[in-house]
Amino acid sequence: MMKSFDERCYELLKQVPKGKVTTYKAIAEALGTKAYRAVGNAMNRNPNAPVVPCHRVVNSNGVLGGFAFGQAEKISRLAAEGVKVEQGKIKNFAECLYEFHP
DNA sequence: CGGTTGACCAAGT
DNA sequence: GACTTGGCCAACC
Repeated sequence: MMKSFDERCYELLKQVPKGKVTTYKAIAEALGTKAYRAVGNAMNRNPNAPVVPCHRVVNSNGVLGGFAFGQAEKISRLAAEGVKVEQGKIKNFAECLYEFHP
């Protein structure tokens, strides 16, 4: 049973531990594709909010990017998990960045 | 089935 | 440092 591309993004995202973040690029690459945009698109169209920690996904440059509930909400949620955000960017980005295991 | 869209990325100006 | 261009890919209309 092949899950939809979106479903796979959610599954990967659920692997991200609390207090860590990942990037759209990392997810796409982990799936073996370059659909950076499709990943973000999946979240925007159907933010499986309570099941998937959509707020732990940021742009590859450390900027939060967008969020269906609003950027402020994203910042608040990250702060609640221990991730510091400054000027719309992740503080200690490399430290908080989660790498997917093979 | 073709064209548009988008929570992106990298490089150039 | 800010803006523009081209490229990439899946979902939607």
